[in-house]
Amino acid sequence: MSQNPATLTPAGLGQLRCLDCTIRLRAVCAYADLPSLGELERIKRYRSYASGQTIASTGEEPSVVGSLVEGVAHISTLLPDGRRQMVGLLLPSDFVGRPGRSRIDYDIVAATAVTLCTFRKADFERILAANPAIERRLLDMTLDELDAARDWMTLLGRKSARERVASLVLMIARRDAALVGADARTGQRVPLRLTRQAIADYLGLTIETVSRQFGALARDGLVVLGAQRTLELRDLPGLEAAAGDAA
Amino acid sequence: MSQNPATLTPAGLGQLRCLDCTIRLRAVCAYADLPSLGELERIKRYRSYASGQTIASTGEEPSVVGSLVEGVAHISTLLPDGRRQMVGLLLPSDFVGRPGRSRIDYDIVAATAVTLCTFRKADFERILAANPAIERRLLDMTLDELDAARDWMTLLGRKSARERVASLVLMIARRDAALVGADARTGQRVPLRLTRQAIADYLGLTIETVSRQFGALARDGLVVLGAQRTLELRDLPGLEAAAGDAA
DNA sequence: CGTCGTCTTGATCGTCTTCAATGTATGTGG
DNA sequence: CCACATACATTGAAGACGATCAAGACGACG
Repeated sequence: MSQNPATLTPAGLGQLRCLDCTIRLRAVCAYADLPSLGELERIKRYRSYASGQTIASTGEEPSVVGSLVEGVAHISTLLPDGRRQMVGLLLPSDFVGRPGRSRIDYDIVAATAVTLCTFRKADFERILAANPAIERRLLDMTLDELDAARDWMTLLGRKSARERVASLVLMIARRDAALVGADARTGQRVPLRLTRQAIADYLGLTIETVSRQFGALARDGLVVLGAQRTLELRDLPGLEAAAGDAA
Repeated sequence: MSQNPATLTPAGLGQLRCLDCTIRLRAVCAYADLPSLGELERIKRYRSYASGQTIASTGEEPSVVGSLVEGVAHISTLLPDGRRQMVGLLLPSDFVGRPGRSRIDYDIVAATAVTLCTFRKADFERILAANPAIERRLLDMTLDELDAARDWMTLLGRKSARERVASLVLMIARRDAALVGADARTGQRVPLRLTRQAIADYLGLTIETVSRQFGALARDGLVVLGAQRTLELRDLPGLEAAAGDAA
């Protein structure tokens, strides 16, 4: 995808069968039948990226596409004077790359160690054309991403700094809870997994403002800040009110 | 789509054949072959909306989807306290509605007189499943919308009021020029077609700030403001610099 | 000619940024 | 094991930018 070296067939995943894959039911291959899954299996190739490594960057014409299997990556755009805005968060099962378009106009950077399950773009497009079920899954995923992008636009265009930080905390808390089939709850411990700079770039704020708003939420008893970029929810209804989208 | 009354088969379009349709080559039906186009033709139904009329609103479960044939419509979200953010602009050939999902979480409002070419959602989904070419077109259109949404996130998260207004003027000027196969140019007359309130909701600003920024761009000789929400480009390179995405 | 909706202009205020310093965790080599 | 370096985070003070509040101007339309 980028010209940077990416480790191929990382330890532990080299032989992973698609049917055993942790993201099998949520990734772009979720609706694939056994024959097309077999075809994907034949041509897939795992690639690993270290935290901070660039997966793809603006202006490139990536020759591979794929699914994020492990880790977290950021999609961001950069204005010429250095201002950066994150425009997407890639989590396991998310699709990376864009079939039918060559050049990309944003940067994709690994935020943690990342493993991708990749395909050569041309191969994948051929399979896509022959398997409407896979194409349909990609359409559904893209529509979900569009909804998420629009929610984020409302946050960026209309919410105060406090509302933005509260919204982000809730989003991460809910996503983490959903992974174990639960709802967010008071007392929940939430690993943010993002640096202050990443949070600021995501929320359209500065790191100082983000830091102050975390302080304010803690002072108001809505959260307790912990070490290593974690926090604990102390007042879920209060946090929801602070996020600004409850009535 | 909404419960509001929409005029059916408006004058002039009642008998329009798909092959004569002005948006035939850009809409969701662009890749459709003749048999499936015939099927769409049989089940399509034109609906008209007056300027200001709601086409669909938050929480509804629209039973129809379709293509915008004529006019302009806004997609916006509303926070409980009344703050509004526009998250999309629908122009002729754009697709309205979302296959595979029932409830929608934003409002769609006609900004001018609007004509939609609609299909019952269930019918359209059946055709979609049987015609990968149509599904592929919808995927491409959705990917384009996602790119546009991400560009807009950068504007909302990181650009100053002046940059936002300059960016919007350029976007509209370029889109208008592209309709006649040209590039934007100094001297071009640009009809904005949006009220100050719509512009403010689109840019995440207030109407006063929008007004002041238009005044400032005019004072700096970048544009000349005209009547009826039009303006004229006076210094295209200057405007591009003011928009903030040039190097 | 008066009314309504839209737009502009002015004065003031609050929020967030900017600039600067300090604090805290983690790791490195002596 | 500790001084030191580095990256990340917090805190403070000042200022800028856009929001808010408040008039007034303009244009369309009865």
